[in-house]
Amino acid sequence: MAKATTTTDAPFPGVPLTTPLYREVKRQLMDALAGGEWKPGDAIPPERRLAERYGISIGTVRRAIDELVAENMLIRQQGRGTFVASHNRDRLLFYFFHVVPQDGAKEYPVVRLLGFAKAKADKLASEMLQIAIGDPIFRIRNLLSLSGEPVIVDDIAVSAARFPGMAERAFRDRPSTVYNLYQDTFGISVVRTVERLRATTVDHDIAPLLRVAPGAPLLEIRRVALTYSDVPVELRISHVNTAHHEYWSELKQV
Amino acid sequence: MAKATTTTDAPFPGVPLTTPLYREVKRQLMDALAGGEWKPGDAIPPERRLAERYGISIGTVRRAIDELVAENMLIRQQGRGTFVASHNRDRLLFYFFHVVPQDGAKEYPVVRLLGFAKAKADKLASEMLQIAIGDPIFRIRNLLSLSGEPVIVDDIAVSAARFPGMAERAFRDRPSTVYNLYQDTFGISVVRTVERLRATTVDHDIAPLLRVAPGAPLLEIRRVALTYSDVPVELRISHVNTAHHEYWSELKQV
DNA sequence: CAGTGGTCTAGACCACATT
DNA sequence: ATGTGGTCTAGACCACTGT
Repeated sequence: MAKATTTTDAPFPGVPLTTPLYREVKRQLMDALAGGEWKPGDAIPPERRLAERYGISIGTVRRAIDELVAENMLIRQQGRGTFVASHNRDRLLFYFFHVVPQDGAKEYPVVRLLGFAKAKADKLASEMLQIAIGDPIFRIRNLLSLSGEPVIVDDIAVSAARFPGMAERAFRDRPSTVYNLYQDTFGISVVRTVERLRATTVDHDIAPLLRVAPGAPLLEIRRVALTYSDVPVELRISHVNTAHHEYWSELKQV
Repeated sequence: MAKATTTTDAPFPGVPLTTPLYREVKRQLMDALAGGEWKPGDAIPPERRLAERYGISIGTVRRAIDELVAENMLIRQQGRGTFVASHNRDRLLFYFFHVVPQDGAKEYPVVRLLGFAKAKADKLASEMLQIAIGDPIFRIRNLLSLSGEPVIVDDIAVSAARFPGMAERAFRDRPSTVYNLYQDTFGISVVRTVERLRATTVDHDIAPLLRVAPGAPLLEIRRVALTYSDVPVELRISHVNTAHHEYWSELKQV
């Protein structure tokens, strides 16, 4: 990786023939992240050292890091270093939790575990999690409250293979968020989410949990959480009572 | 703007004391864009010329342009030039239209004008459009169909002062999209949108338009469209029948 | 003070589009 | 052939953090 651009072996029409050096560096950094060489919260080596290691200019290293920072995988702190992104409460609240009060400020939800079960993947779960139908999964149901009022019912499905030995205790005694659990206990970092939203009529088993009348409209959110390289790790179906809350979406450069 | 970083006059704690040169350049480019020096579709001067004009290095110019490209205000095309972003159909479809079929590919909606009226801004419109209550506005109602089925009712409100002489004809005879109308006829470019979503029960006047039964759940989207410098130019309340469609949200680095 | 990321330079060369 | 944006270099200096 000494000089300039590298050429791919198979020249396909329409596909760029060359890969910029900084993208190759980015890929190597991503591999190291996915491989756990540096863990969430760790500092990666300083830019000057990375430049030396790869035998390239510091500007090229910066360019690779720039993209990883833009994708929320790394966090730069001037004077301190560059760190692997970690799921602290604030980061989660602002990046992955989009339900806000219609009046008032964003707040932390209080989570209560309602159910935990082993199950087999149905069609939806198998498609969304990219596993086979019938593969073992865990199903978790949570009730989220805001300002003391129950507002959201979360139904979570994860592959048992990706979360070996997951137990109900982990959810019940959980001091922080689910994504923190994934990260700290199973080494899986959620990097990105894709969500699809619909309006539905409340289900008979959910109505009493959210204290809404039968036939009330609910916002349904189907979220797939992705880790590095867009590998899906969690399917979450949320039902939100939007009487006093709403879903906030600021779409940029998708 | 010759050498390095500039210092702001009022040193406030917490606020950076220096502004990078490339941000100053970015601001000047944004001013030129907002002022109409270059219009949508135009090429801006080449990077080498901008560097010369401002007496700075080309790398610094590129940095400024990079940010404007990331914010969808400029579009780079290698070998051709850098162009002011324009609202062509595809761009609109992918950046501002988030309703997709539950099965199948994204498609263009067919728009039918249902109503056009002068009105006075109510509380919501005045807040969202940052004008005074009672200021003159235009209200437009559109019915959007996908695959021949009516799916969305849009209620649009814009300030009459910002769109002088807007007429019903412009909407009825419209060959392209509303945002194209704003851009081409009034010189207003929508750069960004912020949306809030709720589940509601269908209104009596909307139910027949979407051919849904009374009491059916609808997805309500409140969208504010912003032009340069986050000036709000349009309030749009959409009611979506999500029986066969859904709202698609890929949230990154908000 | 040393070490880190942040900014900026001046230029070379490459890839691509147009003439 | 010319002109555009895209990549990469080698280094200087600044701003910030921690010791």
